[in-house]
Amino acid sequence: MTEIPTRFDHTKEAEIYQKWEKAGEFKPKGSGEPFSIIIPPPNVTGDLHLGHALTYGLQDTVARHARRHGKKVLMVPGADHAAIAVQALVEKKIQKEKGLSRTQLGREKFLEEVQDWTAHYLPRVKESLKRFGLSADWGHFRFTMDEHSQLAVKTAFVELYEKKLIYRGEYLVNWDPKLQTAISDDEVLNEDRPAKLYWLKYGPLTVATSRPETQFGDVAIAVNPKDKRYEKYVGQEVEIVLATGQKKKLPVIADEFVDPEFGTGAVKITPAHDKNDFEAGQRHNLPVVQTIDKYGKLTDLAGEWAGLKALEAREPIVKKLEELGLVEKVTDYNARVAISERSGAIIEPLISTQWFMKTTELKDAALKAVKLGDIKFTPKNVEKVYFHWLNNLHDWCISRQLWWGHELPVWHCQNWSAKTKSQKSNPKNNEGFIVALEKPKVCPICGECAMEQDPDTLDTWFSAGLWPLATLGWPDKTAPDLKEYYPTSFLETGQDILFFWVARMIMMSQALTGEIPFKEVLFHGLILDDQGKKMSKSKGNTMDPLALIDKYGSDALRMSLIGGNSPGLPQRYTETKLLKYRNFVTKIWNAARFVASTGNSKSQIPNPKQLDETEKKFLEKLSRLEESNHKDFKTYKLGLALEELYEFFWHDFADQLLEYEKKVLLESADETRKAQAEAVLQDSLKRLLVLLSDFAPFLVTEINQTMFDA
RNA sequence: GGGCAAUUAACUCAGUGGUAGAGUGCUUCGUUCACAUCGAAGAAGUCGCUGGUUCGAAUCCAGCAUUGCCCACCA
Repeated sequence: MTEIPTRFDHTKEAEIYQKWEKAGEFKPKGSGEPFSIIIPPPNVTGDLHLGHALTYGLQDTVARHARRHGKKVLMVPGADHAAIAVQALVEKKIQKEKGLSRTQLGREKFLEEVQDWTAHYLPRVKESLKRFGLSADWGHFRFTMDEHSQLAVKTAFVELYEKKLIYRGEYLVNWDPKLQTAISDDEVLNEDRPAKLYWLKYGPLTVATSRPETQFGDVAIAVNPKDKRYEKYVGQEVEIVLATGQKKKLPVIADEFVDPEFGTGAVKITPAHDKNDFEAGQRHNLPVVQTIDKYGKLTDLAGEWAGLKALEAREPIVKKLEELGLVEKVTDYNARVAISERSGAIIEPLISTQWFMKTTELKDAALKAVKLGDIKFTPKNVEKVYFHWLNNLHDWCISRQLWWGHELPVWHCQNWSAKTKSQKSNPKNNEGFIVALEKPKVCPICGECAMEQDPDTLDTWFSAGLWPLATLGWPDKTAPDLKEYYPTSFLETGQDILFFWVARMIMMSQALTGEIPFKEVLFHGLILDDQGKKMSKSKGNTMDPLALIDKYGSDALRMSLIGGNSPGLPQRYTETKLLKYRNFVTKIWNAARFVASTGNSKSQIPNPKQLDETEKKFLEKLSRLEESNHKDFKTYKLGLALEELYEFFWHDFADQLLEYEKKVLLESADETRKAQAEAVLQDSLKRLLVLLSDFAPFLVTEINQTMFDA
């Protein structure tokens, strides 16, 4: 025995992966039932965390299991352009390296910088996926900004627009003043922060507000219709005095949304800068008066405070109001502040012209698919969260004022103006733009201009929502992959992107094809640090999965993340657990080394009738393990399947059977008996290695190749 | 304010109706003949609390407590 070392050299993993690829192991093979997995594409930010190791570990384990059970497996790899995230990073980079903002650099140059960025990070992303051992077919690799993806996105946009599921309009949106773009509701985080509530005298009434600086945009005062205190004012106008000293008349309206218990029960209405007020304004036909611009600064309406940032102007304005005797009191208050998930900036609700998807019309089909069980969620309780979200859904703002992202297939007439509009030169088009895959040669609106493409880009999640379709060849409806692998079989992802991604894929797929995008979804939970705290860069408690792979090996990391964990539950990362599975890798390696040393007869167990009780019991138990392993996979109890495998291999196989047969080999004089012992050991080991190959593919491949020439 | 989950050995977690399990740690012993990243034996838990269903509950139901996560238009 030989030159085989006493431990598995995990630095060989890259080499093993290359062998797999060369042998075409991950190409869909055979005539089995198609089983397709589209991986959640990691961002080209160059940022991989333990969650990636977990999700790719889980889905690869499922893929390998399906493959060895005769399925024709297609696993599609890819990467996401991550518009807002990458743009923010590149902006930071050029600011640091060149001292330039993106506007100083210009759109074209900026996009070149982004191209450089992706050119640098795409290969790294691919490399990382390979280090996780992902058994994906690289011939199917897709980037969300590649040519085909762009065609899919444009086609989807045009089709959805034609189905009237996409519309353009002027509404109050979440504006990120730092990134200078609108963002969707899902990209906004709410934080409770201590704040002040200002009780301002508005004519004969008092209103309580947390944002006195928006008073220049006030257009009404609202009270609850059932509130007797204010009955006599409803329908009347009251005259108020602003901080500028100007007088202004505001109508008093009655609306159910006003809580009589809060504050004075009277609330100032600023439709341009508050979501509630905007909606109330629409109900009551009130004008929208903007007093904060897209840079978060006060407009001319604010008189001497014009040009100041809203927050900076607050105290001076209050001071002035106090001097005018218009502040009744100031109280402490816990305000909820809307924060941009990506930039951390305080969101400014802003009226602007944006593109929206009518998700409200798509939700019924999305609800139905899960309710009827066409799409199955594991764990099942995720369904409730999904239903709740869908039932409270608002239309989705899909346009972004970013530069990096999919451009809209929208073409504006350059001669379009109020004048053209009034002439009604083209009664069919009263918006000044058309939506089409290609830019028209001649403007169909004015008949002469060259038309200009809409400067906006799309929310990253728009292209992500098309991912299962785009990766399989759509919009070519006759694409062979689409026919064979769509709807896809299985999706594994984090619960944190249930709304962002999973729900949108379901809605968009159904809107475009009438079909669901996938049949099964497995959700994993958050990975926490060893203190049970959420991992985040700012806390500095993140772990680099690639560094852990360098140190302990990919198989060990994968098993440590999967083993003994229930579907969907959060788990703590501990080095102890990683060591447990690293030791398991060594144990398997050495048990195999021993069995290989007993000879390499490929013989089957000679005569099952000659087996003694110990052997029979062991083999029966092994059969039961194989059954329960397969059963556990069907319900995605991979953590349990692996733990059982661990227990069985270590204690039943290595500690019991192996020691038992070792004794036979050392002490028995009966050559037939010895041959039987060898055969039982080899047969059992090989069956166990098959089960282990789902979880520890690198290790099992190396064992088979170095010890059993298989 | 609403929703979802978790609570099991000192620590990290499995276990979902039938006499409590693993890894780490701890105690004792063994072993250079696959593996010290080893083996054998052991100590250690009234399975958060209170009720209920059941022949039988860590497991099912109700309530409570604590912790975590998600959602939400009281300005």
